[in-house]
Amino acid sequence: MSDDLTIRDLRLEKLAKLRELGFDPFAVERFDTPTSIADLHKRFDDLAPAPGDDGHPSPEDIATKTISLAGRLVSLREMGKAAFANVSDGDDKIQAYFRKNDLDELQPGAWAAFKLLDIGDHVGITGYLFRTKTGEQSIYVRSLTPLSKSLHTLPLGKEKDGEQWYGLSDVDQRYRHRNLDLVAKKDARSMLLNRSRIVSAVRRFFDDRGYFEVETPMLQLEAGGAAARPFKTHYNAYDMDVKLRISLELYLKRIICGDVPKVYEIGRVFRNEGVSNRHNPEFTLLEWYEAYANLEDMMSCVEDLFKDVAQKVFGTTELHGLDFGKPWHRVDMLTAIHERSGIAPEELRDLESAKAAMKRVGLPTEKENNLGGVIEKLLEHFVEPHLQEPTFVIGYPIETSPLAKKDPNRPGFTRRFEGYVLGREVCNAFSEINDPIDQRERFEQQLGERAKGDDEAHPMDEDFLFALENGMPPTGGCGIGIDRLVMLLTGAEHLREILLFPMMRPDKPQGDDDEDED
RNA sequence: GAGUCGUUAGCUCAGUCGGUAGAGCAACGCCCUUUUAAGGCGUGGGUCCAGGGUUCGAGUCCCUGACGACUCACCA
Repeated sequence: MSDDLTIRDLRLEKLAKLRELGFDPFAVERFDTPTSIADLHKRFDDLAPAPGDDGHPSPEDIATKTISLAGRLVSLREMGKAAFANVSDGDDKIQAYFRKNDLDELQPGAWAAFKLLDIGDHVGITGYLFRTKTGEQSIYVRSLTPLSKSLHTLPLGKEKDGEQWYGLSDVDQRYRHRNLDLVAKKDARSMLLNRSRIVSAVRRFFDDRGYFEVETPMLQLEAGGAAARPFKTHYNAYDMDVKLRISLELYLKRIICGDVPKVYEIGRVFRNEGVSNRHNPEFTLLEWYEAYANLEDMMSCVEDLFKDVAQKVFGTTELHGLDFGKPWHRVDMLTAIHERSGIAPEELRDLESAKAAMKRVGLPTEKENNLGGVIEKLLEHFVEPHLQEPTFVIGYPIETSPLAKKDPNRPGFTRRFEGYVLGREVCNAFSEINDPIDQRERFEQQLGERAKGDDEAHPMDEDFLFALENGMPPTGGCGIGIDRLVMLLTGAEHLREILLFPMMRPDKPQGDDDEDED
């Protein structure tokens, strides 16, 4: 930021003066912080020396009850020859009391150094705990160690009665300078920490159940396993174009083919699509596969997962008016569509009559060119908004499910379900195709769609087919978008709230060596 | 990709009818040895997003562009 050059220059001068005084903050490598600030507050009475008659503890007591802490200066109240500051370690903060006489006596130069500090600087402090006359738990500083100098004004705002005057309201700036957001905004911090806890709980869930966590290639010749446009890039060593993965599916199933019966992966996938409050071009996908397991096993696994994660992270299974401790509702897809739209299953047997029904209920039909697409559109429009409580919708059309086993009892449909909560999809699962001939036919069918102009249709993958041809056990698989799971559990309204660094355009135009296409 | 709205001091925002820009906080100086959105007195700080146009004169009106927010469309 070239605009606050003056502030930056002033702070650089202060830094130089600190160095002259022998308090170079950037020369320090470590500072012992045996107890967190939260812990200091909790154990205040144990750690604080007893005040004597003059209100100050005895030298002996001080000697045995000196503590240290480090953190960022987040507020400063100077009063001539004494000052109060709040020091934050990110989680919690404590008030520090600086007094000229004491500092000058105990640590020559320290008071002058203190006067050169600004809000935003990191400091290490040693001293003893005491209460001010207003009763606030504080530390009486006996030694000061500057640990960093901030060259800019932090948008810390101020605080009163627990309420925050936050200086960064421009959401754009919050995401572009997430470090400032994390420093200054408690909600941002806790939302992002909760994400970390959720991911950790998910991992423990699968680890405890005997799944192996694996990592599969992100650079792939053909990006398969989902319907999406991939990012393309180039691998110089082999002079070969490669794509970034759009899903984890096909490599995880290769591992099942290798007789590792329970695997999962939590990893980033990339889809070359737009940004919205629920979309980011890179996002984190969880997929797990279990050999010899069927759809019912997958459903109870999803139920257990949500229940377990909610309990571990939030201490309750009841969130946002929902109870993840209870089994999820289960509905058949066509039945649900019939109930909500009046369109009977018989009308959805061929594209012609399905489109007629769609038209009858007032939906546009121009873009529809396969029966499965129509059926999913009807589900989305009529049923999804009503699926507030956790619900599994079972039985997806074959055209939109090129990797799911056919339902032997229902031609045109597959053994696949999706889970919905609060009207939004939260998981997608099916009995995986393990018949290599069936899988090849499905890929060929997809190639047909691709020829018709659907550039998100699944590509052929001979290598995957070869793995299937060597034998894959019957397998259940399921995928969950971690970001959306976190949104659901934390109640975040926007994906960017729970993504540390969401995709953004550069705030200044880049060099023009690239013309925009399209 | 389409529509609507926005962009003014480090931060949050005012700026009327077109007449060369204001507040609070932050910063800087002085005072203040238990304050806590500390207080008191004083000072400095602006490419009004960018580029064009209308006008004697544009933060203000018009056009184009950049970036953002919201809504819609596609997807998880």
